[in-house]
Amino acid sequence: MSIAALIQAAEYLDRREREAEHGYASTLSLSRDLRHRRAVSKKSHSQGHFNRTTHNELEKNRRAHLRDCMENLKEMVPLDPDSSRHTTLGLLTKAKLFIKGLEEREKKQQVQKEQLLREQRYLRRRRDHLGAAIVNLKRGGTNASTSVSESSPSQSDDIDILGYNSNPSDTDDHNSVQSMNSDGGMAITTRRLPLVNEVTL
DNA sequence: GATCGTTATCACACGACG
DNA sequence: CGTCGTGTGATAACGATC
Repeated sequence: MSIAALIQAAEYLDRREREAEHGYASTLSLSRDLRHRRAVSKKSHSQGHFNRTTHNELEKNRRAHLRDCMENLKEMVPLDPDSSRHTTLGLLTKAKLFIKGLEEREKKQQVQKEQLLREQRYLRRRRDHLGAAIVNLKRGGTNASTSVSESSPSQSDDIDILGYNSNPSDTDDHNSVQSMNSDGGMAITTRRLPLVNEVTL
């Protein structure tokens, strides 16, 4: 039996199957028929068990899944209330813009968070140093014969106690606090006062 | 490693619909 | 006319079998 005869037989069976399924067989366009014929010849050696109905069902399921995903996406993406009909393309475009907006927002909030953390570190250190300075002053106050500068070697070096100059991270924190109002919509201004003035208030 | 069957995905054509 | 749903073939990916 020649290959041409096999192709013809396969074509005939295929036509009958198509008629049984859809009731249309003769409506195929010429190009489509040619493609189909090619496919049948190829099918004979590669996809012998290929079932068109099964394939159609699988494809329907796949598209139903796609629709479900699109519905889920529609619920997640804020859409214009006025536009009643949302096309797939429109929805995907909106989703893309929405994601970009979220990413931008996340970036800004991350910067703001880091600035706030720096500010927190700076203020905590400042609080600790001020507390320590007050304790030292009180200790010096009970002993009237001793001057503040003599009672503790560190007190004569109050800048070192505070670490304003010795600790670069502190400087960084402080500077960051001062430069907070650049983006985050938040303006915190803390001025560094001389320690002596602060503790002798 | 080659072959085969299965599954999933993509692309195209086509008809329906608003 | 644009969009969508469906049918269909092609193809890649993957596991099973030899």
